[in-house]
Amino acid sequence: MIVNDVDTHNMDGDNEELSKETNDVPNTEEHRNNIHEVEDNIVSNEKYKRRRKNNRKDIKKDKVIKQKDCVKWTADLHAKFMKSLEQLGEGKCYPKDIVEVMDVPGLTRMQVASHLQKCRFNNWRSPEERKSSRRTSGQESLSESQQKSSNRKYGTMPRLQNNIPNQIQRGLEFPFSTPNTSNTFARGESSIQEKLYPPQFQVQPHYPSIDNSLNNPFFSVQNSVGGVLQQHQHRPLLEMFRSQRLQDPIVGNIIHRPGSAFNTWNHHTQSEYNLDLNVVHKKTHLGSKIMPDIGVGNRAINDYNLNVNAGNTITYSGSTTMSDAENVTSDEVETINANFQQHIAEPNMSYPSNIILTNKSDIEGSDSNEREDCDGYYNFNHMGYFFQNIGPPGANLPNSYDSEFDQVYSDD
DNA sequence: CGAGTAATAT
DNA sequence: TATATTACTC
Repeated sequence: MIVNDVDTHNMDGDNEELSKETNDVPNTEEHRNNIHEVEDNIVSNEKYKRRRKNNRKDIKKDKVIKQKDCVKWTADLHAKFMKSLEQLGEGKCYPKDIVEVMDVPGLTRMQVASHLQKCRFNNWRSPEERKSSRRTSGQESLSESQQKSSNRKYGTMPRLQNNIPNQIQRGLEFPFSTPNTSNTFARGESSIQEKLYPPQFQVQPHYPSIDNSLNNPFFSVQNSVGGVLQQHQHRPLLEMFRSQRLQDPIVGNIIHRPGSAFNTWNHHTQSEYNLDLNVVHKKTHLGSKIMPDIGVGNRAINDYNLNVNAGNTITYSGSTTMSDAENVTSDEVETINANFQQHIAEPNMSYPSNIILTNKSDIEGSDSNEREDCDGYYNFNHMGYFFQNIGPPGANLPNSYDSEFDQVYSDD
């Protein structure tokens, strides 16, 4: 179960041995891991201060350096956070509101704000994930800045939305949109964004990275079986999806992982997706494995028809290897245009307006994926994935559901 | 001013 | 690094 309390232990706080290492930020992973205890564990500020004080007598009582208590954003806590966002719905995802909804003792607005900020950029990773993933920090120069400016999520102040280049920039600020568009940005913004960003897919290249879906409540992992993606559903609202950021070649390799488990709150429903792929010029040299998850987080959308057009897709997958992304080679998916039409079955369903297709490879050792917010996030390792699940190249795509698929793979 | 966010500090 | 704090805007 999820706990309601903040795990606000201070970095060294929980540890019996106070920072012997340093007086300030012993906030190391190890440390964290050690203190990874339960969620209910709250260490009060006072205690913390006291401890510190004892430890270092020269500290002023009310000053206490500067990080008072740190909230450890555990997966559960984060989940709760996310849930709050969801609950709040459009226009209300502001720290203050979030705090209220979360109703976690000790959790402050600023803390939430900080977390929110982090999440906006998709930079947050759950502790669990942190453990497993090693670094990857490599390159992220160019796109980074873009991303920053472009990734807004949750309710944010709409203020400068001036020149939004185009959809690439990103989708709605608030991922949950309603069909009506009254989407509100309660704080006075207009819903122009919706207009600006009609439903569409986007594909972006990115570098190999580990999929975070498991740890990220944003995502619901889903399985894909024969072209049908199963999603976990939570609410009628479209949830936020994230995409990974990428930049270069997509390295691919694939495998599919049948269900993964995570989700703190998952109830799901299965929706059907129809994918129509049109792949032109595709070459695939496939190596092998690794499992990506396809993450589509989303809910309540019942039917999507996806038309995916991938042009010029070349995929070379190396063998996977972990930790070395280099030997995996270039996959380039130059373009994937996906058009998708959705059928909104229910009135209050929201629809995705911005979906990102990406592929990712799961290479151990690399993680750093940043995801960007989008309404839909599809993580394909590479086109092979499609073919595997949807149909082999050259084969007809399964059309089991009512829609007709436009086409089928034309290979060169 | 309070609140939200970007940027920065720790 | 993750989170807290600051500085700024609105």
